[in-house]
This record gives sequence, C-alpha cells and structure tokens, in this order.
Amino acid sequence: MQTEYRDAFDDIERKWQERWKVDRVFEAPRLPSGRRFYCLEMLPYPSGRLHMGHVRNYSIGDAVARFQGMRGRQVLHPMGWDSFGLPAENAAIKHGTHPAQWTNENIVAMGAQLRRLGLSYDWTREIAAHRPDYYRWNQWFFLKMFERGLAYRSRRFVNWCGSCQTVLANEQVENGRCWRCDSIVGRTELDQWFFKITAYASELDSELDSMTGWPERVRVMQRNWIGKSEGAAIRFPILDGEGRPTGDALEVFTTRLDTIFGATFCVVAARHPILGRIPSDSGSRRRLDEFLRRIDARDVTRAGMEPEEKEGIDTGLRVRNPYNGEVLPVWTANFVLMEYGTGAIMAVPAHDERDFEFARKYGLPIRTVIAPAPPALPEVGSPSAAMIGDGVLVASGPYTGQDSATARQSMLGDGEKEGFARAMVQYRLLDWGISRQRYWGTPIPMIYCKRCGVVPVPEKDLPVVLPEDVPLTGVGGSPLARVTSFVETRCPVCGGPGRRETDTMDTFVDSSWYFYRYCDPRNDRSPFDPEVARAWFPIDLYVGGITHATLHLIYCRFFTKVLRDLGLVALDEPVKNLLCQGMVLKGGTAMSKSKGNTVDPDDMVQRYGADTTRLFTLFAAPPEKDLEWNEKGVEGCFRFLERVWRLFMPRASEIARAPLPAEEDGADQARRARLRRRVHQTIERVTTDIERRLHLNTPVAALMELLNEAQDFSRDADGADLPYLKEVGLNLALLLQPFAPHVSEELWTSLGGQGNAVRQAWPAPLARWRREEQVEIPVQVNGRLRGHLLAAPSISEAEALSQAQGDARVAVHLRGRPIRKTIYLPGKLLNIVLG
RNA sequence: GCGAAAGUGGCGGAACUGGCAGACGCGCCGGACUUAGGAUCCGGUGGGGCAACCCAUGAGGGUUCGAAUCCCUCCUUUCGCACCA
Repeated sequence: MQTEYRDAFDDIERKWQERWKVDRVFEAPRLPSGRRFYCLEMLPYPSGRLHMGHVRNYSIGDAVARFQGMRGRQVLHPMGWDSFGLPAENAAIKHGTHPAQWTNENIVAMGAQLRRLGLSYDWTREIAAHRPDYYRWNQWFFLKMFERGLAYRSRRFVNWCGSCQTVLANEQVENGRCWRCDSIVGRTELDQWFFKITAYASELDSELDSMTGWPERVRVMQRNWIGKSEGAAIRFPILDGEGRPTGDALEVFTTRLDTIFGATFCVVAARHPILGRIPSDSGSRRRLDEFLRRIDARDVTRAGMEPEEKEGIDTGLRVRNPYNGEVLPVWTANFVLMEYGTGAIMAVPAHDERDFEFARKYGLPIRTVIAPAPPALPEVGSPSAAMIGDGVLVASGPYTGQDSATARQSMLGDGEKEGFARAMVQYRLLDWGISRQRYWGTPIPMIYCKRCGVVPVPEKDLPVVLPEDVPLTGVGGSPLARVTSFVETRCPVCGGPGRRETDTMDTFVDSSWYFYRYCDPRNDRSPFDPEVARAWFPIDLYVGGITHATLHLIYCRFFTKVLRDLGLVALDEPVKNLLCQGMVLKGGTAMSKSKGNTVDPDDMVQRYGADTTRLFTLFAAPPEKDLEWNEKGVEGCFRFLERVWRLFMPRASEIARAPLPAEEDGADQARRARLRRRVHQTIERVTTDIERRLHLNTPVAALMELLNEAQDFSRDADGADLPYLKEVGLNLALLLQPFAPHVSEELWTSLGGQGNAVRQAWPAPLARWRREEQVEIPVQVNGRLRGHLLAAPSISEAEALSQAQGDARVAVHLRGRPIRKTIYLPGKLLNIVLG
C-alpha cells in the first residue's frame, strides 16, 4: 500500500481498468431484463489525438452511466468511431499514408487514450464506420430509400476549384477561396444523390414542441433551420405582347397575401423557366443574357459574407394580378432564389424591406395598402421605409378595412374558389445532398447501364467494397472514377456492361443511425435486430457538443423516421434527453493548435491521473457551460483526492475490521451525530443533483464538504470512532464512483467493501439522519435579517415568535412598534412585519 | 437587423418552487511544523465602519412582508440565423 496518493494513482488506475475488463463489468446484455438506461456520447472522428473537449464530453457521459448503473439500471454505454472523412484523405495526399492505415492507427492510439481514462464503455460493441461490416448497412439503407423514392438523383451546384479541378467541401472553402491553392472558388453543376428529408419536414418541425428533454436553444436552431413558413401560392396569368392572357400563369409564393393590392411588380429567380418565353432575337433577351452572365460569373460561395447589392432587370414580360386585374412587369433579380418557394415573388415595396430597397433603386412604384393597426397618423408623401407588420388593409378593394390576419384568410378562400390561389407551406430545409466526390466514404451502391439506366446494386451483392488501391492526388474529381476495376462492372438487370457510381456518401450518413447498430453490432443479416432496438431505445441521454445542433441532430432524427417507416424501429424520436456540453477554453478562447493554448489529456493523466483529470472537468463548471481550464483548479481536485487518500488509507485495515454503526449509534454524541447527518445529507444531495438536475459540479462540492467534515471529526477520533469513519469512508467511496471511479474502487476495497464499487447499489440516505434536530432559523424584521433562533425544526409559529421577541438583537428592532403580521415558514424562516 | 441565452467576490462557480447572497474550489493574508517550503495542517478572506449597523448579485424602475430569482426599460457579452418572399 502506497502511503501517498501521488505515488499510487497510476498503479491503482491501471489495476482497476484491468479488473473491470477481466470482470466484464461494463458489458451490457443483449436484451435488458429490467429497467434500462441508454447512455450515449457522440462518437469521435479518429483524428489521432484526444483533446480536452472529448475528455469533458466522455467524463460527463461516464458519470451518468456509472450512476445509473448503481441506481439499478441496466446500462448500455457504447463507443465507436466516425472513421470516414476528409482528414484521412488529406493525410494520404500530404504524407502518402493510406487512409485505412492512417485511420486504423489513429483508432488504436485514441482507443488507448480512452481506455486510460477508465471510461465505462462496453468495448465489445465498438464500431467503426469505415469497416465494410458497418458501411454495408449505409448502402442497404440507401437501397431501401431508393425503393421508396426517398433517395433520388438530381443536378445541383457544388463548390468547384478550377485550378485543382475538383469539388470542395464547404469546410475547404476559406473566404471564398480554395484552401489549398487559394484560387477563387466557383460553382459547377453535377448530378448528385439526395435524401428526401423534406418529406419529413413537417414532422421534424412539429415534434420539436414536445421534445422537452432537449435544450431550448437546440430546438430553436432546428426550428430556424427547418424554417417552416405558411402562406399561399398565387397564380398570376402571363400576358402576351398584346396584353392578352397566354393561358399560362406565373406562380408566386407569399406569406403576406394581405398585401397583394400593393404589389407593383413581380420578380423571378435568374433561372426561372418563365424566362424561356422571351424571344431569342429580342432586345430583352440580349439584355437578360448579359445580366445572367454577370450574375453567374460571380463566385458563389458566399457563406458569412454580406448580402450582395440587389440587381435586376425588367424582362419585358407582363402578368396580371388576379385580385385586382392590374398588369405588372416581371423582373428578374439576384435576390430571388430558385430553390425557395416557387422561385418567383410578388413585390410589395411598401410592406417588404427587400422589395422596398429594390423599388427605390429602380424607381418602381410603392403603394401602401396596410395601415398600422391602431390607426396612427395618415401617411404623408412617400414612405421612407417599408411598413413590415400586420395592420388594417387600405386601398384593397373589397378587403379594405379587414385586419391582416382576417384578410389573409378571406383572400385565400376567395382565390381558392376562383382557382388561382392555394394554401402552401414552405420549408427552408432542402433535401440532403449526400454525394461526395471523395474516396474515403461509403460507395453509393448504384450502377449505370446504357440499356437499363440507373440500376441499384442487388442487396445480395452488398457491401460494395471500397477498393484499396486508389491514387489520391487531390485533383480531378472522384478518385474512384480512376479505378477501372471498380468502375467497370455488369448491369445486374441485363448483364451487359455497367459503370459503378464513383461518388461516396456524406459521412453524416454514417452517424445518422450508428446508435442503433450499437444494440446489435455484429449482426450480419440486418443493420440490427428490431427487437433489440425496441428494448434499448430511446436513448435516455445523449451527450455532445452544440456544434451538431443542426446537421447531425436533424439527420439522425430523419433517419429514425425512415427506419420507423421501414418497420425497423417503433419510435418517432431517437433521443429523449440531449445534453450539449460547453466548450473547454483556455485564456477565454477555445483551445486550438493555431492558438497554441491546448492542454494535452495524456499529459494531465500522467501528472495527475485520470480521476483528477475527469474530476476537474466535472467540478469546474456545470456541464452545459463553457469550462475555463485552470491548472490550479486541477491541482485543487488532485489535493482533494490526496486528502481522501490520507484520511482513510493509513488506517484502512483497522477501519475495515470495524463494524458499521447501528442506526441509532452516535445519537448521544454531538460530533458523531453531526458526522452521520452530514453523511446522509450528502447522499441525498448528490443523488438529487445528478438525477434531477444533471448537475455534476455541485455533487463534487458536496463530497468535498463531506470530506472536510470527516477530517474535522478524525482529528480527535479514537478507536471507538472507527465505525463512524467506516460509514463515511464506504459511502464516500460509492459516491465518488461517478466522478473518480478508480479512487472509489480502491477506497471501497481497502475499507472492507465486498466486490466492485461500481457494482454496488447506490447508497440510500437513512431517514433517521437526513434531518437536522436543531436548526438556526433566521429572524427577519420587515424583511431584514436581525438574528437567529436555535430550535427544533418543528417549532410552532407562536413559540418561534416569543423566542425571537426574547432575543435582544431582534427586540431592539421591535421596540415601540406594533406587530402587523408575521410570516413563518416552519423551521426555515420567521419574518416579523411591523405596522 | 432578427432570434436565443447569460451578466453574482480578485477568479471558476453555489444559492432546487421568491426566504440567511457568496457553498465548494482557486487565489490571497496570517499562523503552526520546519534548515527550507512552491509540501502538509490550522485560521481568516465581498465592500465600508471595524461595534450596533450600512452598502452589495450589469444599470434604472416596479411587484412583494421579503427579489440574484418575477415584471418593464436600458447596457454589455456570447451563440445562432441573416436577401428564405
């Protein structure tokens, strides 16, 4: 037995990690038999090194998993690797290492780091996305979705670097320039595969309301991302050169149908089909072509940049407003997007900022049709800004006088009757483009046949294995396209020559369903057994960074709905409770290599041990807040464990031989009673803080207080006090299990505990010792603190008042004034209100 | 610009449904043990008077017997969205 913790921690941590493994403590049963708890943390990308963000993420999950296990739940707590993705390919280009080798080595290295932290994972369930036994199911899901029309092919723009001759991912575009050659990124249109997430847009949106286990801000971000917007689609008849109806119509989407009498022109997107009507030899056509060329030439990756100056031209086309018969010019402009709504708008400059700005620039008419709701001063002269809000309609024919909401209803109803309007719900969410012109991802299981067209790979031929020998240069499109042995194949339908799809899937596909695979990770007949998934789902707690609030956390919800409709799962939402932990900061900013302010987990573990490292990440801030790394704070946590060690270990065998106190023992001695009360109150505090509030910093503080109390107690303790020290020590050992599991185990065994601490039932407080016998009740006069009275918590109001009046310090403030009333919270507070 | 969250000692943070503001830790000050202490232990630590008290939870107002907590206005910071019709 080492006498100092600093000499012992490395040995005991390794010892218990080995013991847990040999005893298979964390292996979950195939099917849970009792109450279960699925504790999940976001799986890491195997970059090669763990960083403090990981340590924090996994320490939080581990604390909860261990706690729930001791609470009697059967816990599923798995870990795996999000091991497809661009960095592996970049490393290959830079260093010539094969992505598979690079990835596998990183998994080994990071796996060792994770194991050294002593996290309670069921490693028998480890998965890795880049292994064919995993990604074959990505392909299988793709085929199932293709069958149902949920996977389809379409053309879309991608970021394109003309100099590298390659497609760039968004994160490879820096300020509109290629990350590697610094040339301006343009756009090019490619055929790509899409998942029809929009088919579930409505459900994905509406369910957010009932997802109360998710942080509000994540739900808000998702709601914005989905961007539901209710309005109407209105058909404006298209007129010919002589102003006669052509029989066709331009459909516009609007949420402000009530403003339609104020429409003074229409605007269509630059790629709107209506532009095909402009005669090819006309002046309009020439001006249009020139305009479109200018728009197109612009670099199009505009993320993070200011909106462009609005620009447009009159196309010469004319349409008729079906509500008032007015003839309106059709413009085309850069601020109307083809992807949204119908790609065409009616412009109401008086009541829309963008339309207003555009109308001002080109001198188009601005007509007010909405007056502020409690009528303000009448408008004089031309307005200086658009009036955006709802109000009362003016100059709107039969609808004049109606309020905006009513008008929208009645105008839509009338338009529907006449056949030129329909209700329309529009989402900002677009279908999920999953094609990546990359090597290190899941091959898309499709074959192109000259005779049969686009043909899915038959299920029995899965997986379509990623070939190993692929030249990676970073230029020239999909690497797989250059591997003849991969590309050339047979058409599964006609047997003729076929070519494989050479794009791979977005890696977000991998992480959209991995948590189901954990339930049944070695199944080679289906992605997982639905019965097993039913038993383990939903995920009781999902811990991860806020960075995934939209993409991953929407995609995985989408996948669950697809899986549900395939009959594989029986739930609508996969994650019941979501915890987004804050970042780990150093010097006020996120740790990053470029800032040189990183803290290496290995270094911390080596110097202080896994327990201290974990303890600090839990103690220094509540999980959802950012955590400022502070070496002094780490030392404080280390000292705490040292003090635990020093208090119990030197006399551990004596304590182990002592009996535990009987329920009433110690009641007759103030210091013993005080200690026992502290023990049981601490049990209660720690339990409720973890369970009800998911706060992990306050339980650690409570344990520190308990230790302080125990130290005070032991200062003048003798042999007869050993039972009480044993009670503190054993309980402290168990309460430490979620936070410092190795010290917990060592303490437990040393003090005579049987078996593994992690397998013990979580302690329950004794009712006898939970409550104080004497409490200090604060006494206020007119709400100001004037004294305290010492009494049993059950003291009556009358007794409390008379005792308070007897207190000289209180009495001073009562002198000479009548008591108007008293407010008494039994055992907690007395407030005397004077007249 | 729109939306959300948050502002508490020198610092990280406590304070559960309005009820003793500052738990716990860091830092700092003093003491003990020491050749020594950047080890350990003990005590102190919001500010002002150093006693009774007074002032303090971003600022100002309000509700209440009582407000860090609820309401209003403003300020600051962080995050998200940003031509989405």
